[in-house]
Amino acid sequence: MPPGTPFNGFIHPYPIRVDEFSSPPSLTTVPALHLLSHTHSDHIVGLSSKSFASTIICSEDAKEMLLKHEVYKERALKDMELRSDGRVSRTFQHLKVSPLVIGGRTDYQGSRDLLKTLPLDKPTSIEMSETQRVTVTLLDANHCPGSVMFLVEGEQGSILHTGDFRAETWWVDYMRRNKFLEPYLATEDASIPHDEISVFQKLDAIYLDTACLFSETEVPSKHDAVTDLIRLISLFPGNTLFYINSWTWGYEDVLKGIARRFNCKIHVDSYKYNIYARLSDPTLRAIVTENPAGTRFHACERFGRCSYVAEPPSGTGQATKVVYINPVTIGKVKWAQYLEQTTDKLRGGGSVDCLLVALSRHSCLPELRNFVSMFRPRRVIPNTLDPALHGLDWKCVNRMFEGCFSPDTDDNVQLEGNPQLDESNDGDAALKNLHGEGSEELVASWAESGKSR
DNA sequence: GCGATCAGAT
DNA sequence: CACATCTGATCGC
Repeated sequence: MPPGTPFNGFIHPYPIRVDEFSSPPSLTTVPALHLLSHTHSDHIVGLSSKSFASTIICSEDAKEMLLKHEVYKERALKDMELRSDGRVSRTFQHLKVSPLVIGGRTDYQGSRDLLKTLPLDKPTSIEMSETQRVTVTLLDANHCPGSVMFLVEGEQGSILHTGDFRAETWWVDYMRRNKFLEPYLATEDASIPHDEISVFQKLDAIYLDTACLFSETEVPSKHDAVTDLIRLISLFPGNTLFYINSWTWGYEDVLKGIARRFNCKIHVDSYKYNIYARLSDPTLRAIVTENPAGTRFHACERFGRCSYVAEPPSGTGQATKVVYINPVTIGKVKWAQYLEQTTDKLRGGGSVDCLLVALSRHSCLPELRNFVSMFRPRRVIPNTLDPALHGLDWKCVNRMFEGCFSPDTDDNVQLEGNPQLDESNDGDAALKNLHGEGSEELVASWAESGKSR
């Protein structure tokens, strides 16, 4: 996790660490269990260390992506065939070392397989120590391939860690029907006692993806965004080439939507192909190709695009027009305006060489509130804090999720025991230093309302 | 001298 | 545009 993660990535009170693999903060706080929600680079910090030797629980897809992970430099070398010896340098190879087979005898010395995969929606009892067990359930997180949430249940309470997730409407409805989350669903009337019968319980905490905590604007659903993008693409001449700037995992809905609508495959580089082709999503597996010739749609290496969509040599024109598709995070209103403007421009014969698609991989505040309200947990812990805010964002959380908590939540519980909270700073200095579009006012207003408690 | 970690830019 | 990624500098064993 990025710097500013509460509790150094531990989910209190369990000795379990999520998405944080750097050296433990002290010898007395050694994790008994590691969880990995997905393989984006800010969630695998410390994992490339050759000295890391603990078991990690993750999804099957995340394991595949991690073991096949190559940094850009390595991918480029491979493409230039400088690595003709077939030698590969994969960042996380040390996590799995197969046993040596010599003369029919298997030598297990030095072999290891630290990534323990669990299927989704299958509660699994995990032994952390001789005296401690927890039940861990992986749930789809709607963020990128292999991304999961963790439901951790044990004697010390039940915790849901969302990892990074996109809680759009359809997905929340889908989760509401998940039979392993069902015991934790809130009643309509918050005042009705909830855990008198032991089957109905409360989540003690939700560790929440707060990447877009200060985005109050609602964003389009992924499905709407892709549908709208496809309408724009349809307005171009039939021979137009498109480059989809899927610069990180999580834009697969765009690839799949285009492949479905235009009945074609998407050209990807061999690195992406070798991963996509092995993931559990059968549609994704089937719509990617390494052959650049047969399709108008390309999602190949960003800084080494194939000749069909390559940057033309300066001064020379390109034989066929290439239109770039860039995923962005913008709100519903702005997106509607953009769609109207761009449609008008294209219908009027204007030149457009870059398209946007309003595809967010994180949940905005309204979506977060909707998700948290579904459970009414005892507390919400932000997965990340902005170090520049010196704990101010932590203070805001309580207020931002007002009305989403269990009625037995003590207001003070939320703020207790946060080691990161900078009491010496009332936040004003942090606010002055804060940069960014409008978030300054937002944080200020939330902080102000929080103070009045 | 290497890997781990950080700052800065995209 | 954004908040994941890459690069190059710096730290530390």
